[in-house]
Amino acid sequence: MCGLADAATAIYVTVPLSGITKVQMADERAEMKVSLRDVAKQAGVSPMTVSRVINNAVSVRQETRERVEKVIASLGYIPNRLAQGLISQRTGTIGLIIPDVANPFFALVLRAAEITARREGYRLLVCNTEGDVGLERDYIHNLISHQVDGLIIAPVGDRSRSGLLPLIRRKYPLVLLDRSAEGIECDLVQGDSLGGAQRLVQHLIALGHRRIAMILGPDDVSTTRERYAGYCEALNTAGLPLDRDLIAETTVDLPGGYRAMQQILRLDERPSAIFAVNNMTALGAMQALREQGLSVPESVGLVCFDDVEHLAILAPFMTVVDQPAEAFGSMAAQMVLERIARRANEKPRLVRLPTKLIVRVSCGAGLGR
Amino acid sequence: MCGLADAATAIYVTVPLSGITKVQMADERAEMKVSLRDVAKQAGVSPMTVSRVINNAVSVRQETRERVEKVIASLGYIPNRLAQGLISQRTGTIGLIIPDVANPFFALVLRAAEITARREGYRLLVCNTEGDVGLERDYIHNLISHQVDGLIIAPVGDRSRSGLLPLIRRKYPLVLLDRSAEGIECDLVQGDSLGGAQRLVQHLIALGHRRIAMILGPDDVSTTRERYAGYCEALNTAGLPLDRDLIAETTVDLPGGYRAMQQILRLDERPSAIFAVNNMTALGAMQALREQGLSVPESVGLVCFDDVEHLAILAPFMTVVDQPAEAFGSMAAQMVLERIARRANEKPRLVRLPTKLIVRVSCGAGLGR
DNA sequence: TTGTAAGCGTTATCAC
DNA sequence: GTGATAACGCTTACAA
Repeated sequence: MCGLADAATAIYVTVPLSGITKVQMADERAEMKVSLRDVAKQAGVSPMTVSRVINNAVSVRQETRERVEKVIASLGYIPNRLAQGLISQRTGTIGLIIPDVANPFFALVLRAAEITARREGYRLLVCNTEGDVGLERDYIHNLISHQVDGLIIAPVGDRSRSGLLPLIRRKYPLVLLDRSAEGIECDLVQGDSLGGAQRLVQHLIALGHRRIAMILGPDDVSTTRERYAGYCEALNTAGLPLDRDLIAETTVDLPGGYRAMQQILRLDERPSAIFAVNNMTALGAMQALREQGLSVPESVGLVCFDDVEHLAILAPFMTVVDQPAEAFGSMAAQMVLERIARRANEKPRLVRLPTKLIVRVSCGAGLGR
Repeated sequence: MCGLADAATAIYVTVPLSGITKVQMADERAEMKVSLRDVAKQAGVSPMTVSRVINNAVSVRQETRERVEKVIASLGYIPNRLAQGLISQRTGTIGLIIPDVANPFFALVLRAAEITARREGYRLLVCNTEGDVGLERDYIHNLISHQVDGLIIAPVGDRSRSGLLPLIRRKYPLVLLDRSAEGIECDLVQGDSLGGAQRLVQHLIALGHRRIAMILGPDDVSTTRERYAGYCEALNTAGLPLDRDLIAETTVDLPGGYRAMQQILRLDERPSAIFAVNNMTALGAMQALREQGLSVPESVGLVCFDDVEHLAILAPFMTVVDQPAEAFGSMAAQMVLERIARRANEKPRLVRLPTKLIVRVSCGAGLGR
């Protein structure tokens, strides 16, 4: 079992399926790697002719082409993209670096980007940073060495800068997604964090909430800053004070939200509503509340940025500011493809996608507070 | 905006950021591609010495190594993996083909596989088939041409066979995940579909349900067959009749569940509970129920295979048979890495991971039916 | 410890 | 229409 067993204590049954016979093993040699040269030899033509056939070049006699194609099929020949890429200087691959695929927002981004890329004949090399700047830097290095034709990155934060700088210097086709990185000027697809946060908090205020807490991420992250600014602005406009006690800074993930909520619950004077900087922190917050036997929205209101996919269907519960995740993905893919197509020195573009306030019940709407 | 505009009607603002100056453009030439030869020339050594340095070979004098490393850093040299792969016959890349990244089950699989692969220095090329066998076949072809060192595939179904056959013939390191494909013998990581379904339906029966419908996928999919078998067995053991009217066959996705539910709702004699073959069909079913103004579990019970991540936290609602998605991913990655390490002719292995019945409220437990 | 030559699998270029 | 040759960026094998 060699290392399998300790990987997952969860193994249930391990059964060797029916074995491979000696007869089949004899075939082994026959299925060795076949290269373009092998095809050429078999077909009695030069390698160049085979190359022309697989690239659909016009100047090949129909008869020759058919003969070559027959050999290709019979040998099961598949061109080697490493060799092709080495000479053509393009791999048909785009790197996608995101903090967490299991976050529904990024899962949708990924899917949309993949679909868009595929339409243009590109594939996606996906990397998960888990919010780790060091890993992010490693991945960038890695993807460059793999000669990806372009890069879409949802950076961890401003500290991503040093890792991104080499890409800027090389004028690598690069699109930043969701978050910006201070000092990095390149194409950028963002949501309207400021406006979205503002409307969300305004909504809470309109419902009668006066003490509104915010769970936010590190100041290093642009979306956190913008959403915090929206929060402040909404309070300010309503003439409400900004109470530092009500601000809980944490990491932008589920455990972070959990911890932040615990901190908020320790306050002497608790808030009547909480605005979480994103969906994962809201889930963590929810978990902490549940453990304390507190219910939403009866005990406290809870709203956040980013919808939690699928949840809306099962239990339309959380009031959120939704972002068009799929548009983020397809837009970013499209922009990076355009950069690849004309590697020119065009000015960086900023695309800002709109948010949508979705009022459900978690904010206490309809409770007549 | 050249094609950007029609991509997403959702564009909000598009702003060119501050431009790139002529002075910076002068640098452009300086940042041209640097190769191992360039480093060698700069450092006054042969290409081989540079190669030895980047591969941490022992036989390099410390002084030489440092000199080379300094040049590497100053030139920002990054080795070209295409060239390395072409000669070493390995790319450090594993292909992962799944039907849908946005399905929480596969998102977790992906993340776990990625983490496991990274620990061993491998990267993941991720492909989404959207349940399309044709696309799946294309992707397999594609990944082979990219010279991936191994492949993890959650096949669409039995019809994936012809696409998988070439891999078997080449003895490509291959692990099938979640679903098997008829006639394909290779490593396989599966859940206990039969047992899980059986326990789930037994639970419904214990709660007093007598008319239990099932939403299932095409007969082509192994998990569907096994879960259906579990359903039949549970009914049989309890002495309940198997009513063909209560079986709705559909596609294994959200729209599929939606359609199947509509079909079930048209029955003269409706079931008191429904077993959906997976989480996505359950979500679709839920949507259809909601549109009809029917509530779960009051109007009808609804249970399914696969937990819906995050949902349990927000609203512990759906009774499910949960599968350890992360174990699926890390196990599959580990198995394919082992195949890569020793490309030997080992017999195919079957790993079956256990399921867990999680009773919540959607089944009508506690309603005193 | 370091260097030389050949070649991985493909294509650009220029002949024929 | 087709082929010979060099080259993409690197490493293996051998020599010095």
